[in-house]
Amino acid sequence: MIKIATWNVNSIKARLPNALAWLESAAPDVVLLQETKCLEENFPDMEIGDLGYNTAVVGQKSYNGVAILSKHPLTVEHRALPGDESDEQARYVEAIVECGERPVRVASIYLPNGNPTDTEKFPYKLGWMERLVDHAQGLMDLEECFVLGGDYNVCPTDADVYDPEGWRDDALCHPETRRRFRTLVNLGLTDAFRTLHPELHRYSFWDYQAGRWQKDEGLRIDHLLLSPQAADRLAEAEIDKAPRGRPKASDHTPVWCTLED
DNA sequence: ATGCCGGGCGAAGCCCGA
Repeated sequence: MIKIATWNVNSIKARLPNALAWLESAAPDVVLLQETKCLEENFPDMEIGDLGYNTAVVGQKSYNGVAILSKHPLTVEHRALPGDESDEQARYVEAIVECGERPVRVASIYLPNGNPTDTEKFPYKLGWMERLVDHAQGLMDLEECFVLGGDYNVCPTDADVYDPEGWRDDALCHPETRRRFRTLVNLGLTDAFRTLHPELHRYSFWDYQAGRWQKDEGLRIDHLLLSPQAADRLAEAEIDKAPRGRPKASDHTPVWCTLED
């Protein structure tokens, strides 16, 4: 069994005690991190390495930043999403994790937020999603076991939003955003959590403001998308709400799944 | 609701997130 998690930590430095505690208790084999918000040379490799994790880090100063942690050996395949050499934002890292005879390809994705929708941020998001579709199609052609996980900044349906009417025109729920997310999933990918949890209004993010956590008014925007070869092995998927309730919490909480051997 | 909260940067207050 291999346990794979995704978590937007909102700064790995600010979150380090919480993150280390969660790694110890949840003991995932592979962790896909987003919004690490630090340069590679400032990533806390030592502290995380002490818990038995190898790391692959793509960082930039102050913003964005993604990483892959793995208890198994990992080989980096991509340090940026292909398709636009001019895109310098640290939002994508992909690696192959060697789990014995069964390697798994994983990517940590921090998809652009896209707000406000009347600025260049929104077309950047949509273009990024189109590049992701193109890249994912190439991965599908390999017919491998892979998991594309991360903060997608997409609520796939109104069932993934506490207030669909209020969020109708937001970049996370916009019809053009959802259309591209459907195109991605329709390549043949499986949303691990939704597949095993038909219940509606389960969230992975709650804004720090306005008591959203206390009122359970959140969004489901962190996803684990599985290739057919991975989906065939899917055993469990959960949203672990505990880290969101702790002091000094990230505004996102981990989402994880397990794949059978 | 213009902000609310929280992090980065850098040493006050602005930018950014979702």
